[in-house]
Amino acid sequence: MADQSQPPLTRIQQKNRDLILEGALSVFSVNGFRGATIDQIADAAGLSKPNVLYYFASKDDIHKTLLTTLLDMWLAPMIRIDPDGDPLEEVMTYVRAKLEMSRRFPRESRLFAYEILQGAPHLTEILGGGLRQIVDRAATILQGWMDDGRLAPVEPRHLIFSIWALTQHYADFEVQVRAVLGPGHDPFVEAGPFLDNLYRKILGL
Amino acid sequence: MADQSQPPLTRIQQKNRDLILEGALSVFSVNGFRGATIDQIADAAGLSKPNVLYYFASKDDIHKTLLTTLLDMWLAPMIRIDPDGDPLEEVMTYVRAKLEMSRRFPRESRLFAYEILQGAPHLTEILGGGLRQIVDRAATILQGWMDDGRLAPVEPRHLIFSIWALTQHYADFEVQVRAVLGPGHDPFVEAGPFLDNLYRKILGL
DNA sequence: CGTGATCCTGACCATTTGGTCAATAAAGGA
DNA sequence: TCCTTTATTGACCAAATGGTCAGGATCACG
Repeated sequence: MADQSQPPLTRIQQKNRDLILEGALSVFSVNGFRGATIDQIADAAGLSKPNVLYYFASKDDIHKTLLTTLLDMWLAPMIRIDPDGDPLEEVMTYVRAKLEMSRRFPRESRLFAYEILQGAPHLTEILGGGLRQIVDRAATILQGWMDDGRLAPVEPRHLIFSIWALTQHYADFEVQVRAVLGPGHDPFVEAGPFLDNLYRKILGL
Repeated sequence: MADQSQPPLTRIQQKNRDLILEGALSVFSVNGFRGATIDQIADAAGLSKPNVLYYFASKDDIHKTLLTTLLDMWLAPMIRIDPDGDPLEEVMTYVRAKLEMSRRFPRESRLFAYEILQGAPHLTEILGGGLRQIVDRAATILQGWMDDGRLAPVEPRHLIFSIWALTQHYADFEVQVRAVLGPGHDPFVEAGPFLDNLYRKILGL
């Protein structure tokens, strides 16, 4: 990666780029990359189509920018796992943080879901690189706790997959979840104690 | 639903419709509905585009046919849950069947994932109707077993969500799972014992 | 205020894509 | 074999869509 120090953004640039990314997130997360049009994004951002393309080189550019920008936020909770903390409490904190992210940022969850479903054309290097390292670190910590008898032994990577699957399911498949539960239910609220109980039983000694 | 008894299909009709649906499944499951083109489907089916449209009225028609055709297969394992069986064994059988379906039919899993992500435009009535009834039945059975003290008590619908999420994750997010695990792993094989252990701990007494 | 840089847009273009149709080819039954 | 029905396709169309561009509006700064 060459260090191509960009000139600082003007106020207008900052504002409009933000508007575009915000609008694009809404559009991409509903329709996926191919289902989204620049016109929709422009509408959502309150700008004209040529103006959108004044700030981003292409639809692809917007998408890639969104993904890489949001990836850090998305992975942050896993990085915060503290090897010196209380094992069960650390895991539960991670699970709760991940569920809270699904609740507060369902669009982001769906954006990534679309990308992975598609075969992650924009994230291949990151998947095998940065993400893998982050997961490796977490898996090592978990394994250490299990080896020390402070956590019930399970395959750490699949444990992580399970946390991803269970928490993101409530964002990605929200329509289905709501349809099955019917009105008068808050899936995210109910999921809290359910997941709490689940991971206590799996990891408790 | 009006009973519009269709004339029986000729051999050619049967064969070509199957070819188209098979090709369409491959295309839709990779690119989603909007990302797929009739040309791609025609190619995958080995037919010309007008010929594809001779057998199906529109791209939408193909998609809808696929979804409704496959939905039964997809839900079949849940229907097979036997209220007179051994509780834990019934659940484990369901989990294993669902994981096996993710392994053998990842395209179908992704097809549904795309549909739900999109807000299930073609499945809204089914989600709130047929699916909900099937889940209600299963949930009632599970609840009965829990009330009888034959299964540890958990919210039955969220238990079902968890099974869907955990098993389908290996199909829908296969790229990510493989990237994290690295080469030399078979996610589905490893998931088997992991899920076995998980549900035993959650539901065992 | 003036002027250069930045910002914005209507009009336009080329390609893609869902879908049609008239005409031809292949089945199939009497 | 002949004739009706079914199957197939090349050519075509209209709409949608990603992207361009020349020129005008606005901003920032000396």
